[in-house]
Amino acid sequence: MRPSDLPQVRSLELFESMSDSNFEKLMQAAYLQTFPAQLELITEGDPADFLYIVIEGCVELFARANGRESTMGMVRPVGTFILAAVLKDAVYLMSARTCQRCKLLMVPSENIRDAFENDEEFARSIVIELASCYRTVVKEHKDLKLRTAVERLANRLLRYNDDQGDSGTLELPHDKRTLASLLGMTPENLSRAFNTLKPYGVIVQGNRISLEDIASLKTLAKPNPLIDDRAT
Amino acid sequence: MRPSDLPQVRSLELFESMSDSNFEKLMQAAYLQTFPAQLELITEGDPADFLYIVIEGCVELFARANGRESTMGMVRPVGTFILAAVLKDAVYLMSARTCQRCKLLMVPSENIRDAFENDEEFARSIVIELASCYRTVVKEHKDLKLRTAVERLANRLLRYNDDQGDSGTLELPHDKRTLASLLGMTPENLSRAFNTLKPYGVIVQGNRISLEDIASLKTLAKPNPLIDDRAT
DNA sequence: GTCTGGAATTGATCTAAGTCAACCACCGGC
DNA sequence: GCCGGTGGTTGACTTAGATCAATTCCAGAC
Repeated sequence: MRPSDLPQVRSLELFESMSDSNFEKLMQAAYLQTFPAQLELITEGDPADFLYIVIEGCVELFARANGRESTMGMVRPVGTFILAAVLKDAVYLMSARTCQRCKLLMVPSENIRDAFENDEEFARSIVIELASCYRTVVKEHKDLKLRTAVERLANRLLRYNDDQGDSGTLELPHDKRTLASLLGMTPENLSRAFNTLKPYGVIVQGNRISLEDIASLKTLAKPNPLIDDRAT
Repeated sequence: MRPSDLPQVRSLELFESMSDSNFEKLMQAAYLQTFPAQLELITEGDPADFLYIVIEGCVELFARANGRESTMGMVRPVGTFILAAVLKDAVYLMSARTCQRCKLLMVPSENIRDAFENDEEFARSIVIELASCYRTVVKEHKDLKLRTAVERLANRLLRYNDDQGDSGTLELPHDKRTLASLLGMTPENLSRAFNTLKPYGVIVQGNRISLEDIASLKTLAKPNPLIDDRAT
């Protein structure tokens, strides 16, 4: 693995307070690999052999059932996925595929579990990480159960705007079909939802969106920190 | 607290491998209280002051937004709730109310976090517990995103039947309005969903249900271990 | 026993969202 | 330049599910 990538991985909250020697051991067991776009990395139901860390590119987490498919999340650098399955030594609950050419670090599950057994600090970091993941999913679940499609979109736009410096213009981080699935709707319905938001100052040009009247958008969206804030 | 309740709490996976002295310390800081039915114990947005453990009765977790309300889960003896908020020292994401008269053990957050800092074994148990919680919510999320209301009900019935000894008859563990909200639908729609399941051998008498043709019910429900199994 | 209030059901209607199909617009290959 | 493909949009229509209103069904109070 390129030494320039290491500090990035090290800086992940998950590994930050780990001892140097344990971190090194873990990294020596890991594989750094580059994958082409649109490759299915893991399939739900398979045993969790690796913890994945996205170094470059973008990975889509999705799930299938009854012939349907839904995007469950997107992971960008530097983020990890399927930690819970690795720790429980269980099967993956979600599948993952690359959206673009990706550089991924793969740490064998056993090594993660070893480190978890032997490195107290690491075990504690994992707790914080897992608690955060848990709260994220709970928020997504609330989003889906308590809001209509248009409200979900409006709040998502406000969030992207915040993430991107609150300038009133934002770029959609994924294509619209993926965004639609992420928000739990069809691409057609997303298109229509954008139209319903037009009177609230939402201007769409490809994946560049400008929010011309954030105040009125907010009266519609009713953003709620207990659903929309990433941090809390 | 009644000494007869202690072993029950001790037997929770969460506390099982904790040292005796640490467990005792934790329990001495805890309050055992009885609450009447329909009392709102905690409200989302409030700081997490206690970890709750249900000793007797039943607690409903729910969330509110935009004037809507939805049941997020039910906790029965012996189960805990809002562990993640306690560990992160954050605000609750969900509210909780008693469904019946309840006996609850309340452990101050600080003591939990102390124990987490000082008891290695406890920290590890928490990881497993959190990973399980996380996977449970992911499954619920998949359930909601990938299935129709009727499918969700069918699978829920199959699960209750399994839980209750696979006898082909089962009792709904909560009233129908709660079940409806839990499954993400209205009470009226739940009623209709039961009717749709009649041709598949589902007989409803109050909250006693019999499944006369499990095979055909399964062809409709298409149960999926990656959504329905509690264990994995 | 009767009365009463909440839960559940049923029917009629409405609405959000999905489906299907046609169309457009952009981009890359040749 | 043209062609073909992919992603996005639009329109017409269908459908799942919500809403509203009217009953019915209990279980508990008296």
